[in-house]
Amino acid sequence: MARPRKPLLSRDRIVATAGALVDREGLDAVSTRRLAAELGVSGPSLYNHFRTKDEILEAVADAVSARVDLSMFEEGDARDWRTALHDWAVSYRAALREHPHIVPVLARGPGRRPAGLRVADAVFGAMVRAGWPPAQATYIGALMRYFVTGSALSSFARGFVDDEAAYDPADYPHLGQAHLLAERREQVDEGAFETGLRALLDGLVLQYATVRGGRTEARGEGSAVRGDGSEARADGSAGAEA
Amino acid sequence: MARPRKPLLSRDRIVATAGALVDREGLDAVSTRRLAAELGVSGPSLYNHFRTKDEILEAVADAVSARVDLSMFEEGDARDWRTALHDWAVSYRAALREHPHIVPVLARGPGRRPAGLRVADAVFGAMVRAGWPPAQATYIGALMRYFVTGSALSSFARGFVDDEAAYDPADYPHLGQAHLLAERREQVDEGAFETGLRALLDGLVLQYATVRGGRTEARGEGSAVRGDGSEARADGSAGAEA
DNA sequence: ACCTGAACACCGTTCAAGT
DNA sequence: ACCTGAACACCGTTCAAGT
Repeated sequence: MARPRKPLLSRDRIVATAGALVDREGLDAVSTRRLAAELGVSGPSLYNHFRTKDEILEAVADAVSARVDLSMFEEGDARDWRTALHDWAVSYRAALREHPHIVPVLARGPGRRPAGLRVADAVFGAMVRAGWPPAQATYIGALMRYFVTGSALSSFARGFVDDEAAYDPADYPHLGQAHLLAERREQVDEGAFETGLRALLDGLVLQYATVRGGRTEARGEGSAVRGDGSEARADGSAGAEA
Repeated sequence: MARPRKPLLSRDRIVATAGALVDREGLDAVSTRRLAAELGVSGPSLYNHFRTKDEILEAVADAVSARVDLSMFEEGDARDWRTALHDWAVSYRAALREHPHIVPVLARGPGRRPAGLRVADAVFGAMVRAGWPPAQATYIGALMRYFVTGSALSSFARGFVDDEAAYDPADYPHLGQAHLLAERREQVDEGAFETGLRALLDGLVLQYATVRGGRTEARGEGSAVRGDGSEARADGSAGAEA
């Protein structure tokens, strides 16, 4: 066989198939041999397109980040920063919940994923435009990510799908009971997410008032504040990811 | 050799050695063969004490949970619920940061770890005692965990230690520069955690006022509220972990 | 350039055999 | 009861060989 006249593989096809496999059977189901078999090639073929298996998973994770709605952060959008942040968090979480098995990859990785960086940049830019000092804008991007990925991760961990194998049928003889448990869990996750998001945003509104109120008093230190902000910006762009 | 007169292994010794190995070289360094070698036995010996490798890692994770300070939730403690929640979150995060490599295990696992359950129960109990309705108390335990584990996970992901191998010396010829980057990242993590925690607690104080204010009006629905609460309690105890 | 089979150095786990 | 070596069915990745 050797080399076909038309390439059998492409990065996109590999990522799409890997993503489907992750969604269907979880992270552990993705081995290079298994993935290759599903693509109709032999294992080592993948290494013509990606340097490592991890790079493939990173690409799958980035594809999820790319599906997060960012329209609320665009210049023309009329939503105030609180509403924008809220809507984004909801969209962000929804994207993660649609692909729960890849969340661990998304939550860990250093910020080399282009879509992840795009998310961080959008949040940062919108917050600065809304009047937040750059350092605080960086913090907001990070802390929102903590909360959303944290909730998506816990959610996944406690979801029924993943626990199915762990539930000994001897302890849970009724399938219905397990399903009920799962629904209850989702209720808790939903309630906790909504409660936490509201609290977070309410709290930020309070801090915003303080920061803006103090701005006129601290006029004399404007350049120092700006210097701080630039540093924070460089960091937020280079290090933050979503 | 076969069986020695005195057992070579014990669960405690396995967990301690595994924990040290995780801290030293990360999660991937823990293979049953490697761990066994470090304990002076052969790989399969471990299976006399644990059913799977994952059980060992869960035990390592639980040992970290056991180090989280819970004294602020004790009946006699004078701290108000907001302060208790704050102090707990700080202690919780500190424990995770001391063992960053195990955080992914801690963040994912279903709530079968005794120390994790103890944490969830302590938070829940204290919040109910402080006057929160049981359903809200469950949410608070969950959302705080989202935030703390999320921050510990991101922190770890962006930490210098783990990235060291990824930093090509060709791109970062000065070791000092990489160190600077790491320090900057920790600054962001620290600021984001503090900002987010404050916002979260401020927001919860607002909600507490609403909930308490509304309580007198909704007196007639007291039993319904209690019914809701019991359900949430059952769920919070069975499903929540930390 | 892109795919292959063979090979290397690993895995987690099972199991019969030993004492 | 608790440890062993051998074995099974896998891994991720490298590499020379093919076209």
